[in-house]
Amino acid sequence: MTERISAGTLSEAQENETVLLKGWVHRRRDLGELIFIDLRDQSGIVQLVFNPDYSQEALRIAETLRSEFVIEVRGKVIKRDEETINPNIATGKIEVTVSDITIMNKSKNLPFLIHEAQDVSEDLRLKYRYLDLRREDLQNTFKIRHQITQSIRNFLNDRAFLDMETPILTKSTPEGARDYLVPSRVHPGEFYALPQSPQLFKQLLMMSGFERYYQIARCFRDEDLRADRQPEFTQIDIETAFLTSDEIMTLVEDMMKQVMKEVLNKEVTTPFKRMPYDEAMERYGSDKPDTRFDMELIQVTDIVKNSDFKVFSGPAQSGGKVALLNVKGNADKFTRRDIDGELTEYVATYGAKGLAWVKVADGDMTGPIAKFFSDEEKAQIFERANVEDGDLLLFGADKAKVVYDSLGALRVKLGKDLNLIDESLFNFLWVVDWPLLEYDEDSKRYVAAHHPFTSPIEEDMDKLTTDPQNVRANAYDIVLNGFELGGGSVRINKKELQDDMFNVLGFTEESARAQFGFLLDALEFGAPPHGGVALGLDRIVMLLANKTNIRDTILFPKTATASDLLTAAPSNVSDRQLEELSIASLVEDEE
RNA sequence: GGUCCGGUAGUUCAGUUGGUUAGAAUGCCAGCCUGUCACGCUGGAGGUCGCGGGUUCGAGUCCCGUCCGGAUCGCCA
Repeated sequence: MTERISAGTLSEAQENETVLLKGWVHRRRDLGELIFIDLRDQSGIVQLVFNPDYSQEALRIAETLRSEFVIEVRGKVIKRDEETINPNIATGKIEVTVSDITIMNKSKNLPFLIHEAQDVSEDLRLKYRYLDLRREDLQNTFKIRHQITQSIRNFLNDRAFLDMETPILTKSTPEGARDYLVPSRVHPGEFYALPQSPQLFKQLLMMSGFERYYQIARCFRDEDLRADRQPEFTQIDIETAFLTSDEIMTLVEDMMKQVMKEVLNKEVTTPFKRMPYDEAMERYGSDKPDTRFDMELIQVTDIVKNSDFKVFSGPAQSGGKVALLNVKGNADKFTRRDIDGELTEYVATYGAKGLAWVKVADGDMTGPIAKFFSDEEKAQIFERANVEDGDLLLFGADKAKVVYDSLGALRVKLGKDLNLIDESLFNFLWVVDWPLLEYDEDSKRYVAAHHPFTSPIEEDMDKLTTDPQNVRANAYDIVLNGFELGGGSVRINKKELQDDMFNVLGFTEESARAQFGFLLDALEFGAPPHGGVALGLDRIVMLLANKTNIRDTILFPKTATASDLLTAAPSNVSDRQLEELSIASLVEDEE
């Protein structure tokens, strides 16, 4: 009895051997008294030949084969003649002449073709996800995903990290993202929450004496979806005791360097560039800059402070910002209609009230607002923005947030539209020196920019209670090609500091105790200095597999409205189930 | 919660100013075909134009509502 062989592994080495293959009918080419079948299994594809000279009986069965039938064949590996070699497939130098065939299962006609290069609509793909996953593209993506996780596991295992599991049914906390809640049957009216991240548990593990923890952890956030955001996602979660932020960043750099080498055979240079948050905002208008192309924001607030153009001098004099993008050499590519239409509408989504612009020709500005600039202002702008004839200058003038959000997004859009981005690059970057706190206008209080367990940097420590706005966090985000891959921080490990932090965030002592009492207690029993990082695995896969969408990196993803089209979740449950959970009825929607 | 794009044959799409019997490619079915590899050739079947309502002599096309998919702003400590 011959052992089954994987189709994709066959080569000239097996010439004249009789082999047993099992797999799916990928394609059929029926020439009458000669039939070719592409047999597919997880390893790849090989061509089967059904020839009456070899087996009349097998040929008759082959006539009945259709796409995606599951078959078992026995045949001889034959080296192909020179003129019949197929260079497009790995096994193209050989084929298998079939002597025996068994149909193990039939298939109905499929809702879409497995071998079709054409895109199929998202809802159909998700409804029949198990068929979608048979396609080569997704097969490859999930092989890459596996390689990435294996490389990371190997890296961390080699450095004495322990792979540890933390609870999925945990405590709900009102800070941060909305929780997915799970009703408790045993405690009527009470709820568990699914973890937004294992944050507190991994910190507790440091206090438990496990100095190096990692977990490839599923996390849940009940927030709206995006192309790069799913409600259920996977994070590479790492925590260490006694390491400084520099040591943690170095660890992550070495890890990503290994992943890039092992998965894509790409060399990346370490250490990665480190950029303060303020610099990222000023130069790129983003806390996750795509540094694969230039066209940085040029700050001109000081130059236009006393301009006759109120649209500029207004914000410049009242704490706002004025900045510009120099779209070099592309003035001709944009008509007035393009700028006042498409581009202006684009920045409007970020709150910009307009998009001022000038074109540059004959060493001077042209366009509707050119007349507002004095000669001196022109000269200063030209020098600072390195302006030449043929350039298009796009201005933003507003509150700093609006200017940065709109021009930062516009920069990325133009980078894509004008093909300024070298797609072969993988630009890793650390964004550091984050503000610890942000003032939230809605709730009129400070909220943690990262999370409330993040430590301030040493030199800002004394400002926490006196000048919280200007305290920098000992935190770092890792960015790849304009995507936030993850972030981390050194955590607070002193009870007194954590108390101060909760206090600044507006927690009463009682509410801090009620929600985080277990952490505050643990901090008092010899909690070591500790810190860590969490990286979004799905996004890493997306970027390394060259996908534009995180759904393509998750086996069974949800739609934009958080539905699973395959299983039709979420769904109603029976009254009996609700009764057991002491849930009386659904809340009526008033509006 | 908002904005924008889309929904027409199994699939991917076209469908002009509202006007005859809604088309193409591909897939599917049948026949022919011994070197194909996106096989080829001939023929055939295949439509609740997402759903509901409205305007009109007449709606795939216009209007209102609604459902579904996608992008995005808010949101995502």
